[in-house]
Amino acid sequence: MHDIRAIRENPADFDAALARRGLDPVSPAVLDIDTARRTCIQSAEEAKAAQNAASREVGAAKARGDEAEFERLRALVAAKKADIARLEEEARAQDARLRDLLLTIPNLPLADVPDGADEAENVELYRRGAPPAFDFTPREHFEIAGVAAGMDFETAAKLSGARFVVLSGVVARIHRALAQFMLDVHTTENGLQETWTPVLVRDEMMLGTGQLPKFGEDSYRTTNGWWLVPTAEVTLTNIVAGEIVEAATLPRRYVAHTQCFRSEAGSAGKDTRGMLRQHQFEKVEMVSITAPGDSAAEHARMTACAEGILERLGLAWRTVVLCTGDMGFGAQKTHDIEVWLPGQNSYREISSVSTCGDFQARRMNARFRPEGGGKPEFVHTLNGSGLAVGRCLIAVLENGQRADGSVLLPEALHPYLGGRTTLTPEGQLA
RNA sequence: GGAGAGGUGGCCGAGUGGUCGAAGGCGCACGCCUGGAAAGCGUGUAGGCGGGAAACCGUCUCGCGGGUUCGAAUCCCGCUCUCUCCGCCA
Repeated sequence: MHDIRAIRENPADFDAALARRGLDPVSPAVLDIDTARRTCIQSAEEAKAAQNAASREVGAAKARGDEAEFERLRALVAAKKADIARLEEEARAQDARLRDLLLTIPNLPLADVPDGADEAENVELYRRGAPPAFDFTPREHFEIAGVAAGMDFETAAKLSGARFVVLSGVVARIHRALAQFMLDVHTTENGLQETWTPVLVRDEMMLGTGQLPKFGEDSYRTTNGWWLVPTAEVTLTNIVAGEIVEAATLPRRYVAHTQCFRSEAGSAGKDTRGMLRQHQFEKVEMVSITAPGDSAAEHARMTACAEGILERLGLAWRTVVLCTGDMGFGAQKTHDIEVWLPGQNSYREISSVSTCGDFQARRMNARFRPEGGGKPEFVHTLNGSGLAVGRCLIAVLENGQRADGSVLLPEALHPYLGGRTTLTPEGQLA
């Protein structure tokens, strides 16, 4: 959410930043409401001040036993009561109106984010690692013999429908190993705090991170009103919601391995084969809470943490910075990390690392007390996948495949697989 | 699911319908003391909103929302969350 004062002081800059996202100016509407709101607040407060003053006099009259004066003042105050209630109600309504509008406005891009309309205008920063060479045509993950034995879409469709999968045997184990491996690296080498959170959350949490009020249709809601989180960003970031934390406890770096749930509304027909795009998937998510001055460095650090996983797995990737038109609602700047998938002959997103500035912090009222005391300030929040486990499984399988339908597994995973190195065409470990 | 107890500042914790944004403590900041530190002593220390160049002023906030009252942290009603016991349960 945006600072109304910042908009008030510089509406032109605000609208210009929104224009970079391809949005029409909103500051006129915002300022109209803000003006009305402030007028209402002033009237209501003046009325209230008058009542409070009269009330004190009433008390004094009563105390000195002046019954006539007491009755006169009492009647006076009582007569004003309805007026005050009306003014206060009006002020509240205007305030709510402003908040409701502000909650629908996305974050502003940082100055160094490239302008662009959609993903075609994202800018590649660099490529790392070499895509493997094959002397045969590499298959998509679900076509590899050794994989097909443990990846069952028919049964999943029977159980749940499209965009679900049943993993079994060695494939399920590799999937599990990947998540364990990521957590181990992040906790022991990157200094992130392992965390386990609910995946069912209240409305306010989805509001805090920005899924609500605009994107409710992308997530699932239970009949009693909980939301199934689309990412652990929701729970990890909201850990500091409503808090004032000490500066000395920053930065806070969390990592969690959770299930994620997405309706994939609007992705009909996209990535329908294989397990690239599922309604339910696992992700290892990183979240950092920092002081304002530290978020830029933290963004680079977090990007490196995500890339480190790919590097250890021997996968090739490219890192792109999203253009203004492709960024998510809450982001100021986003790095997408795209892993090489031989079966698709392309790079596909496996991680998205965003810095949100104080945008989410304002929505969830998350603050810190600066060193040496002073007024609380909003924290900065960042989030990034480290990594999407299902997509990482796909990448490992497709990149390690051999002509006979077996898969050579990355060395980093061997300790998690009893020291064995290969998925055989029959779906066994060897 | 049943019964009970309780939500007060950054944290802990007191609070009689009226000068209560609220005792006390912890923490923190500054000062004194010290060769330096600790301890000790003293002083200060909530947040939001509105107005103001500022000093400062006003207003709201004791879980949330209503009500009673001239006046509510305090009384009444509803909601919500937490805890305890019982039941059920992975």
